Amino acid sequence: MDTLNNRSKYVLNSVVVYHIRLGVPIGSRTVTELGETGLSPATIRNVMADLEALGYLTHPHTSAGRIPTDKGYRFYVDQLLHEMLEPPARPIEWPKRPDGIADVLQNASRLLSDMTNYAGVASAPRLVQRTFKQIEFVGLRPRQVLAVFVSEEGLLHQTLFEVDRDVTVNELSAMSKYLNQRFAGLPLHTVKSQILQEMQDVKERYDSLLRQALQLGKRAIDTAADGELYLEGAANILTQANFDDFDEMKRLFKAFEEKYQLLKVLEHCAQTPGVQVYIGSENSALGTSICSLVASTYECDGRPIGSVGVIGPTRMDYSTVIPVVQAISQQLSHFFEERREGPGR
Amino acid sequence: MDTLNNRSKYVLNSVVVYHIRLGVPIGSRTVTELGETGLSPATIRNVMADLEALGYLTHPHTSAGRIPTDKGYRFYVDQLLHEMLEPPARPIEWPKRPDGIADVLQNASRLLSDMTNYAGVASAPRLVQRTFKQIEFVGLRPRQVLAVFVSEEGLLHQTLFEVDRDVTVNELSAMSKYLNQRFAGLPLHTVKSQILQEMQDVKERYDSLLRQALQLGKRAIDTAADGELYLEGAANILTQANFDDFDEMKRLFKAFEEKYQLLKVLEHCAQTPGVQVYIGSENSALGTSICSLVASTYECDGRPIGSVGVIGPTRMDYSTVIPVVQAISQQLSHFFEERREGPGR
DNA sequence: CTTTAGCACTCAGTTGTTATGAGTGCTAAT
DNA sequence: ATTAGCACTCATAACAACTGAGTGCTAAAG
Repeated sequence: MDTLNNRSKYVLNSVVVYHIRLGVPIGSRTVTELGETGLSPATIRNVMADLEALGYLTHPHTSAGRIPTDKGYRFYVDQLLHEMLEPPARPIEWPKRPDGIADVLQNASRLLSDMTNYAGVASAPRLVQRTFKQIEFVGLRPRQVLAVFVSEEGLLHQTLFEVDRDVTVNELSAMSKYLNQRFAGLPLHTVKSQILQEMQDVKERYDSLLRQALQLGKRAIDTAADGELYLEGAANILTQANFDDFDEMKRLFKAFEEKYQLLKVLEHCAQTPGVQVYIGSENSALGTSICSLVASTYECDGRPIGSVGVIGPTRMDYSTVIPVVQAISQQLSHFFEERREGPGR
Repeated sequence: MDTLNNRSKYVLNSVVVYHIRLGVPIGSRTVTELGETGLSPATIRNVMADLEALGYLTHPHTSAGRIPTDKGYRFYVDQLLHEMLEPPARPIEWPKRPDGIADVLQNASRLLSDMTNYAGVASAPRLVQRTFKQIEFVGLRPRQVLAVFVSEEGLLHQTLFEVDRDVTVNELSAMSKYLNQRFAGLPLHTVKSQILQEMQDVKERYDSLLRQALQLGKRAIDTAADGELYLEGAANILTQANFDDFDEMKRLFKAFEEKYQLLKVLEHCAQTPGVQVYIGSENSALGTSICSLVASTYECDGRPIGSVGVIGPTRMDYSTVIPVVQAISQQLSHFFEERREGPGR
């Protein structure tokens, strides 16, 4: 539906841009005064009326200016904006060499929030996306075993077990050796199903050590943290959004607490590569229609493993947010790529 | 300053209770109508005037009823409330047997939030409060070592190191054995200083293994997570608080994001055992004077190791919040006590 | 056929005025 | 010591009048 003539595009773009900048409905005179066409307000009015009939603009009330509809924002983002996007003005300054994955993602969402003045989110690499690299067992006390599981992406995960019988150091290292030889380099979901199958096979034979190895391996993988979400700068939304709509606001903050919802949205967006924009009512899962989400995946070894994004009012400044999200997600990808090829190889 | 006569106490109590319940300034008639004394409004007015002169009550404007000052709430909490506190009506239902320390504290703050409809907070055991129990080193790859550090309270902490030279499995276990024998049972800050001193001593002699052990031990302890904070139900505050004061609200949410501030407040309260109440302007660190904090420490082995609490509007329902905070903190104490004496001993 | 000037119309927002009533402080009577 | 009575204060609501930004439509101009 990009069947708008140039003048219509110009007017729509003006209304969106000015409304984002000024936060008020935009009248025909404002467009003529801030723009540089020689057109009169009356002409603009005619165009606006057309745009409204097509569903791109709307009216709060008769004697007010126009504001974009979600469809209007959508057209703006898809058709008008993409050509004028520039990389972020200032270079991105990561706080310091981060320690672990949690650090990185928290830094990322904090950066997104600080650079845009909206809320920043980041989702941890999904379990099923990871690749088995190594597992180690440590005996802490009699009958207490710590499993440390490392994925190809450089993610650590530990689990503490109670076991039924004493296990010697040698047994522990034999078990981890077996699992490592057997599964290294396989994607986790494959590992999972293979372990299950092998457990069936082993049941027949009597090999308690092998059985225990499989069991511990399974439990370590099962409890590996999945679906963590990092959210920073939620308070920014309070400052930014127009406050006429309390209920919407409350719903949004409730949604922020139910991080699971947010995760689902992010994961949904992870299915398409590149920067995705969800405008207002398009993302019902956010629990509100007054917000937009700009999200992008980050990758490791060519496959998307998680997402980052910015949540702000529908009226957010897409032209600066989109490049920021893009830049951060790229840098995250680099980080994970480096880590994968890192010193451990 | 509990030099109020019984009638004054009665009136002050009434104003506080009704204002908490109704959320509006309380006039003299309201007190006579909802109460059961045979007194007339005029009498109540006289008492109220006295209470205002003493600083316990105040006036939004001439023709409005009275609302309590912070001093009024303070008197209420300290002198009027404590005798009528009862344990929470419904028993506390913990979601499930939690996995780790993070789980427990998150559950705790979520419970606090759900049971009170305000915001719940919990701080993780402070590093200096912990006791060294055990440390183990795992070689993951050549030159890459994972240190797992366990404290007496049952807290795990892992750190990933790059080291300068290859270390064999035997060396690793020798190092951990040394550290364990040397430091088990000592409080962490002692361990820290002893390690530092010993590193000095070792410098003279040439014992590279010992030196490396000390170094790794030090780094593991240094990076052990300190000062984690769990905050749940912040959105509740949006629903509860009266919304006249946006700026205050924004400041509060900013404070919620700067978790470090909150931590400081919680830690300050950790110096006194039992339930503490910080009213309005008393806790400047919260960044706002419209909120109160009800907090309590939880203990392990008789020493306080962390705090939990509830943040709500100054006008919060102290009579139900205080018992809830108390109950949760006690149950946390039990949890850590159990864990300490747990299967590992 | 496109553009624009002109004009009547609409309606949110502001201002000003006027009740209304909840609540007070004070005084004098009980 | 208590309270009835009363004048007084002041936030809040309700109403009317005004203002002005912005619109849609029509008819003239390009």
